[in-house]
Amino acid sequence: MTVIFSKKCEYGLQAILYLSTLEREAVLSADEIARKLNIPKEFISKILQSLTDSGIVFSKKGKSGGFALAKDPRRIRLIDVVAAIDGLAVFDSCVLGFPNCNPDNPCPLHEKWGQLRTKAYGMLTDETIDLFREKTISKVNAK
Amino acid sequence: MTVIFSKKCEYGLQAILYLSTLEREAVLSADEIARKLNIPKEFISKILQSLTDSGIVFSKKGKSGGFALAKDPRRIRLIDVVAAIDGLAVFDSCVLGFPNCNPDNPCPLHEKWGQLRTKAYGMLTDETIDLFREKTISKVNAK
DNA sequence: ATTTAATCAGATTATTTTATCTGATTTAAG
DNA sequence: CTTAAATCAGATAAAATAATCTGATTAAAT
Repeated sequence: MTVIFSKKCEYGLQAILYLSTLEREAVLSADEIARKLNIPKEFISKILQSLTDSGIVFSKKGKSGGFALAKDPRRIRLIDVVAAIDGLAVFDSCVLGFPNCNPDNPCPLHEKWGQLRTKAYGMLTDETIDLFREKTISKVNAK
Repeated sequence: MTVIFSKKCEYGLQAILYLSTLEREAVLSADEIARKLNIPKEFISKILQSLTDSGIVFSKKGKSGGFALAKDPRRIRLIDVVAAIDGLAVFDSCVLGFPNCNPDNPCPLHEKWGQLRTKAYGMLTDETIDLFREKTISKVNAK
């Protein structure tokens, strides 16, 4: 199966986008996020933990604790979330898997794929979490 | 880790491209392909078998047997190989993994990602194996 | 005919990714 | 102070992907 983001990254992006729709100051528990987005609770907990380590998410421990964005949504780029979870290797390695593919010694797809990849990277870099706040997460996630 | 094609698909594309550089009529054994491309022999054998079932590759059994393209390289599109190995689901599902994402109910990335995906699909559909025959596989694959 | 070198078919193993479990720690609230 | 509800940390389990093994069949070459 061809894949763009890992499941972990998909879930992480979903959660971040969801958190961006909340009031500032409010925290949401992993359990609530899991239920809202239909993500296994323990799995999204782990992902939120790692996003906390990366400084993208803030966590409040103890009773009535939970998670919130660590900074202004306008300052969290999609690429930051992807980098924190999946890393950026895909934007810097040969799409055909040839070990020595580089501009001086390109694989047959090097040029054309490179253009697409650059566009994708640019899009993820330009777009911040904030742009999507008005969208309703619930609709696209209904069972 | 973010990934575009599965390992299976990468290897399959590498092998097909390599086969396209051969003389018409010539067959190459799985073992030779494996050595040339640094792919586990048994693994590439399986992949070549499935590409044979898909009608992309022709196989000659018995001693001095091997594999060759089943048709003119100008008539094998990259997308055909991808479809045979990884399938095309990635070109028709939400990049964020939202189950109900569709044009009437789009996820925040629907529009922008859709454009990129269409371009990628178009590229894989336009390009055939033949275009790459002059490229030297060995160079991009050197250890 | 026999040997040899190849594909083919199906089972098995290894590795990675996804998901779950267990228990410790933290903190708000009664 | 005690309880309840949450994160946190690390181990474990399950599923998917990647890789390997075993033996059967095929066909060219001797």
